[in-house]
Amino acid sequence: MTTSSPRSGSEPPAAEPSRAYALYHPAVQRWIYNRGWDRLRDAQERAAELIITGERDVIIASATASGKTEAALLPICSVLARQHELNAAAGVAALYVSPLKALINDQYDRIVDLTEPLGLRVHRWHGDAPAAGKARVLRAPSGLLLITPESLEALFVRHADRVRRVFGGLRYAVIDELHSFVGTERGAQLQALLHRVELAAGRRVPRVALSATLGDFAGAAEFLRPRHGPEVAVVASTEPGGEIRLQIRGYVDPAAPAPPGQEPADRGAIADHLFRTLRGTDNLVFANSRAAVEVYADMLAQRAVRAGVPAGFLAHHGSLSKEVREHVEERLKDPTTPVTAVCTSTLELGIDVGSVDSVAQVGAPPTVAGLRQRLGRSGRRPGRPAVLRVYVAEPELAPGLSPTDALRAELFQSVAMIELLTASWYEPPDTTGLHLSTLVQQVLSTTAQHGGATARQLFDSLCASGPFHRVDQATFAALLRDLGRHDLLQQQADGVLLPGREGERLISHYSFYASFRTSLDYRLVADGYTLGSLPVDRPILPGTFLIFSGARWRVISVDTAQRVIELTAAEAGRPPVFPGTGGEVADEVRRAMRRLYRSSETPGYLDATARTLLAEGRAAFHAYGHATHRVFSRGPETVLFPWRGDRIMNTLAVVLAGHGLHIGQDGLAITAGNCSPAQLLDVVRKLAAEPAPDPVALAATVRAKAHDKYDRYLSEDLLNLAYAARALDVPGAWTSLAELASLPSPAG
DNA sequence: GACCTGCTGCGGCCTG
Repeated sequence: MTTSSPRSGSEPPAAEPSRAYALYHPAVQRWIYNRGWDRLRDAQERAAELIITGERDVIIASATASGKTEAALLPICSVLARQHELNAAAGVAALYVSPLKALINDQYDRIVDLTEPLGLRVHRWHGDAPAAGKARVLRAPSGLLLITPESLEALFVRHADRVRRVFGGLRYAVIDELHSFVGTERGAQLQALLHRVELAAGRRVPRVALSATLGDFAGAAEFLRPRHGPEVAVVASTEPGGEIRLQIRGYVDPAAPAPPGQEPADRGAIADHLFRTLRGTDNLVFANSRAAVEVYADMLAQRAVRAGVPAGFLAHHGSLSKEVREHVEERLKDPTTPVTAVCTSTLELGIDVGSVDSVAQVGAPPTVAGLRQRLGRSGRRPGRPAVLRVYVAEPELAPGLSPTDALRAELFQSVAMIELLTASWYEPPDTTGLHLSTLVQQVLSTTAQHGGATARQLFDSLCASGPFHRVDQATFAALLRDLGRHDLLQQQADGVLLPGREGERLISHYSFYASFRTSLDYRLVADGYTLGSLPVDRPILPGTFLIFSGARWRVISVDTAQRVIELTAAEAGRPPVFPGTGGEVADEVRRAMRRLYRSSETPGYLDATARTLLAEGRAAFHAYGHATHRVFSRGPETVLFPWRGDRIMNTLAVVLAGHGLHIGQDGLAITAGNCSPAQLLDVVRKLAAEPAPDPVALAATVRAKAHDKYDRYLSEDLLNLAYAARALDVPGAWTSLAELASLPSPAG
């Protein structure tokens, strides 16, 4: 924000002449004047007219802290204020959908400040919001409604009779943090809900979406308005970003394991540097996993104790209780108490923790887009650069080190991602999914909302005119039959479909509203205080030592009926094991890694050890013949290096496994356990010469395909369709096979 | 060896 000190009084606006400013309502202009803004930001300037005319949907893509929310809300509130003066319409006038409750709470205070002088009401509706506010929306809908997708779903199911009244006068729908929805089940749910809102309103309602990290505007536009992506206006700010200072620090993990009870040398050295560099200031340390967060929070806390300084390092992740997390967030917001939060992606977006002094990333970042979001948490104050330190540990070069480890892949992935980040490349959204699990949810929800519906009505509203347009009639009919078979739906004599017994049971429980699945957890309690939770599939015995919330504990008791684990403070501990599957490495990242191996340039942001590791990785790349070969013999196994993204790697693994090979996947490589390099290359050449198979037929060779919340109600045929769309890239795999087949015969 | 997100209605108890 470009601000000087706020002014008082209500003299004529003094901002620079600006087309957008002139379009704003006088009360909005006064608000801008009172904030002391010298000028409007680029995105604000360019979005105003598009939004005010309301003819097109708009995506506002600009950096974190560049005034995106205001770029959407100042013109929207201008329109609503004029409408309010005419007393024109009842009902909610603008809907704002957010992926996070915390984001709604943050935005609520800012938005009230803007809307109060305009006479517009703001309502927030999410699971932790007061019930009185929700009752007010249902009784006298008006102004702006800030809501989560799940609460919007609940509104449709529980208050179906009020939906038309609430949304009948809707003028705008705003979607914050659009990138967090694109390509996900939750995103498909949001698309369906927005469509159902428009059906209730009886007309198209302009959509305004906000994001700082969209990899592909066309894909995002298609997500925002399915089948009409090209008509969406994209306001991509050209305002230059702030200065970024970055460093990659390399560490060596010794071949000899640390003695029991001692920290591994590489992690200890990373913790030493974090402690020295970060203490006394506000920082975020992203550690990629909850277990790693606990390890580093504990190591840093131990260092604070040994140095006799106040504890300034706290853990923050999704299994910690709301109270523990809020305490950390308060400390981050409070400028008088410096704190470094060691966290997973929980602090990656949304929650306004103010500006931190620096961001650390321990281990290769999971995605380029995520790295950009993380980096955007620092450097938010004028004149202060964003600071990023990436810590990468690679195993010591020693006899017996595997050829793959010698490639220093984690370092190369980190460098490749930073190079892509500085070129403003982000992972493109995956908009090919069928999202059948969420279609099951939406069929049930729509049926409940209308008290029954025909198959035709459901298909028309959800698929033909709705967001599930990749689902054809035959597939939809098969899905309805599956739901009938499981008693989720039943059909009356006149053909109308109603929820069946099992359907009623699902719909009537509050767990129905979320499109994603969560596990049952044990609650961890110490002295009556809930620290957080642990997944139930990892039984823990009394007497076990545990590291949790950055502190050390011993388990006193385990109550399996109440699912409560009681803890007491202890001297020793070990991090708990969390289950989970990670994300996909994009194809472009793997290609960038290969380019980096073949290059001889050394980026200036590497420290001495990282430079050495980079040189070692390149030496290994050439020594093992990676520049010219992709197939290698390693003991009894054959190893294949396609240098492609995880989806293509998965497709290749499925294809090869279908040819009787014992296939394993190991990040960069595919291993075949029972064949020689020559045999593997024979199979590759034979496959490359064949036409690419049907993805659905290929999916049929894969076991255990149920993945999402309502997949368990789908037949094998539908799971094959969903898997083919979600996990396979057959054309990509066949270009990879063609490339592999054209290479010379295997190297030793 | 890998993340995160979200949720209603109602009964029971306490306070002013």
